[in-house]
Amino acid sequence: MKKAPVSPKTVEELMQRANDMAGLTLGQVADTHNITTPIDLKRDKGWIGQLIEHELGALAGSKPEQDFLHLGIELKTIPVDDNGKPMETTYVTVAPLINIQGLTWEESIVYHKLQTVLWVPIQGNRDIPVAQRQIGTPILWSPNDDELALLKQDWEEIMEFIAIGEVQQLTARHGEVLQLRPKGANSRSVTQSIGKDGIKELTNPRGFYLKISFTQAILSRFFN
DNA sequence: AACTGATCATGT
DNA sequence: ACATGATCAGTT
Repeated sequence: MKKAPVSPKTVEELMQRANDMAGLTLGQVADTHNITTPIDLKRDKGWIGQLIEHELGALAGSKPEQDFLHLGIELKTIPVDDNGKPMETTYVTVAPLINIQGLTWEESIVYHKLQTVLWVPIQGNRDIPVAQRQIGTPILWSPNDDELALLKQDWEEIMEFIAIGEVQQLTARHGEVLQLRPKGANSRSVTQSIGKDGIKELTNPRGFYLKISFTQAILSRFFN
């Protein structure tokens, strides 16, 4: 997918574009960019995110930064069911498993990426052909004090496990709003982590994800 | 039906 | 391998 010619220069311009996109189907947007819409997302899991990035002029790439760095905004598409409820957890970023001594919440990638998020709801019902799925009303969100406290609490608990060499004991069940889950090509992917007695060992790469109940509350906050 | 672990594509 | 974009799909 080629890069969009122009990146929005202001938040207002970005929101204007996002709002103009609301109501259109993924197929309509794809057509304007001469992009072929896949039949399903089994082998194109990031296709929608890439398409919306392109449409909104995000700076594509694999850099660990916000999509609109100059605006301090992260873009996230989120699949919703017929009732507007998120269907999937939301990936935030990979989790650091080594060299984390002294790392604080305020210095974390999670904290920075979630400073401001442009949520773009997309119909995710698998019964609806991808090309016909409709783009919803965009939401520009920043965590409030309560949400920030919950995120910080979960992040610190999870990072503590990692720091004391117990990342292997962590499961998706830890955390109220933020969870740690595998994030790699497959279960054979490995990366270094802190093991027993602080000795490095290999484990599956992990990523931080926002749980559905949390993102559901965010959407409700704007749509109710 | 919800949840958790596994997985797919692409670029660096 | 790692970081981007996420959803799949088996189990509970």
